[in-house]
Amino acid sequence: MLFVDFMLLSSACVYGLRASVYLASVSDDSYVSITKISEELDISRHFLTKVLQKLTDNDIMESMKGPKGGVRLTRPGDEIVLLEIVAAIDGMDILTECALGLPGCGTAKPCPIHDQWADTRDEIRQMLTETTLRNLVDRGKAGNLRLTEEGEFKWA
Amino acid sequence: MLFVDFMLLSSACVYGLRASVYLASVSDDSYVSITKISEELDISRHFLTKVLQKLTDNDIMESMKGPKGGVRLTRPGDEIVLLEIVAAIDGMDILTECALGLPGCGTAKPCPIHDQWADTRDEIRQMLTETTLRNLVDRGKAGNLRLTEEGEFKWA
DNA sequence: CCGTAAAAAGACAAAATACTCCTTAATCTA
DNA sequence: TAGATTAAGGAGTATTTTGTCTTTTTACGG
Ligand code: FES
Ligand code: FES
Repeated sequence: MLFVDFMLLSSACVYGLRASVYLASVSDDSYVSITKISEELDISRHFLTKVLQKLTDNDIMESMKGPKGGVRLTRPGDEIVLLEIVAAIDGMDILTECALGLPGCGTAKPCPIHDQWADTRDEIRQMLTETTLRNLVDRGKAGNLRLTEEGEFKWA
Repeated sequence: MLFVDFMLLSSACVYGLRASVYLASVSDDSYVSITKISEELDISRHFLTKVLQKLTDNDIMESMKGPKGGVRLTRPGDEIVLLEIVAAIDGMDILTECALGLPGCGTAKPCPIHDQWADTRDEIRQMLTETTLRNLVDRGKAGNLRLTEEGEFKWA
């Protein structure tokens, strides 16, 4: 995709989220090949492969090799919250680190921005914890929302 | 500083914020040399110079060359909000871009996460808009809070 | 006017992130 | 068992961010 300045989530994380939503939307127990996902979502196949490996390593997805192989979610979409995916790919830094980059937020003496940042951080955490893949799929299907740049994506 | 994973703000932005808070804390109208700031805050002098240039370009600071030169804030600390500094250095991307990296958030057809993200984004914006440099200085002085890694910093 | 101190500007180096390509291992089908 | 298909693994490239270094410009102080 490229040309993205500074965002909340890394590109890898965004790809992981979109792939997870996609898998939750097809929702039968069959494996879907990463090639298929990358084509549907217009993401580099090789890069997506690496990203999804992190999700299989973290037991959010499971994979099978060979013909008819691919990846699938280990649990139904309403049992997977966004925070799990973000944590698996980007780590928890955004929810634990000091806004001024000082080491040991929460344990060491705070910085002047700590109180405000802690509150804001909680809002982010809450959003990522309360939103499930199922929520996004339901909303996406109901409003025929966009999951790719061009919006040519068709919900299952 | 190094080794920072994925954060809300870039390193450059964090340095700019810390330098701004420092300048607001000394608060007389004299210029402070960037060398002095970099030593007080333990930030690379050359890198900080480049960061502060963005702030002078955006009329948040003004500078003077030569002996007795340096930088200072253009306005008192209670008239400068954090958002100005963040916008000058990192841009407004974090407050305008789609959480899933799709182009045209707000104008184009939304993505499934848009509603939640828009709310969270507003919280971030509100925090950055309501907090002034003066707020941080007051809090920092009152609690002798930390502005450097080691916490050896002394408020004026 | 001269020397010095400081920011500005620009070239360069290192590290992290984003992305590509090739090989290997596993699994299915015939 | 052989061939095809697909994920996994690893090496390599490109771009951005971070950081360093050197030179130039501007202002002060004598
Ligand atoms: S110490 Fe800075 S945000 Fe917690
Ligand atoms: S379109 Fe994705 S957050 Fe607005």
